[in-house]
Amino acid sequence: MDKKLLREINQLHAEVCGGLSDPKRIAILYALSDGSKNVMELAETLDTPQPTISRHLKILRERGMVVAERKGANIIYTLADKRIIKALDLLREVLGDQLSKRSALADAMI
Amino acid sequence: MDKKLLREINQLHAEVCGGLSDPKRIAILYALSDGSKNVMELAETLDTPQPTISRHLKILRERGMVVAERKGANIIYTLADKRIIKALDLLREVLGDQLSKRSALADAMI
DNA sequence: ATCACATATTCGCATCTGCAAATATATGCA
DNA sequence: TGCATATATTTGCAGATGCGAATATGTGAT
Repeated sequence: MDKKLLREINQLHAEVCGGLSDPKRIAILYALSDGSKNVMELAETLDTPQPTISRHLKILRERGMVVAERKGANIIYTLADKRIIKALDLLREVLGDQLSKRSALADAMI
Repeated sequence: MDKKLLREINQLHAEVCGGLSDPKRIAILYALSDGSKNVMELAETLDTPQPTISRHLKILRERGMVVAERKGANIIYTLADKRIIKALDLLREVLGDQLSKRSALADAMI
């Protein structure tokens, strides 16, 4: 395989896919797709301690997947690129099809 | 956030996104998007030991992201769903835009 | 049955990663 | 300045994960 593509894939993983490798982070991205939020709002929405949310936000920030903007005492987080949600929705479609295939298979085994 | 959506996100991560949380597995998916391959061919394409490839293939198989089919002594692996590559390409676009934004920012700081 | 080849699995180890709790660093206001 | 609120970071630890090397299993051919 092309060395250049391999390098690009490594970077893709390090910069983006690595950000998706935790369910709480995916949930944060979906929560933000619904509108910008500050840390406390995210903590409440996901029913998760604030330090945990902050840690995940740091990872998403470092990867450029969310944008932070200070607004007085609060820091408002915004989804950096809607295509991230588009990609996740595509993967959800794949998941949905797999699940229905599996249940069809299970039915066939009766 | 809706409990049902949260459950779906957890499953999405466990079943699909978890499969993307390693650069070698992403590289395997791209290699297969170019056509089905057996294990040895993948090992050569990615310049990676065969046991390592097999271990990653097992993870991708368990998640339904690739399909295995025996053909004599060989086992041919095939990408299960092209939308996985579509999603990865979307994320690559996001990455590309981020990189250009960052370099523009770097230029602005000169 | 046996040999060669293709693939899968196990083992031991080092690394990474997430969490909770505590602590530190802003910011706004009195 | 001092206090309250919002966010970030550190620490210690438990569990997950990847790797190389060795080994096991499966397949086809002689």
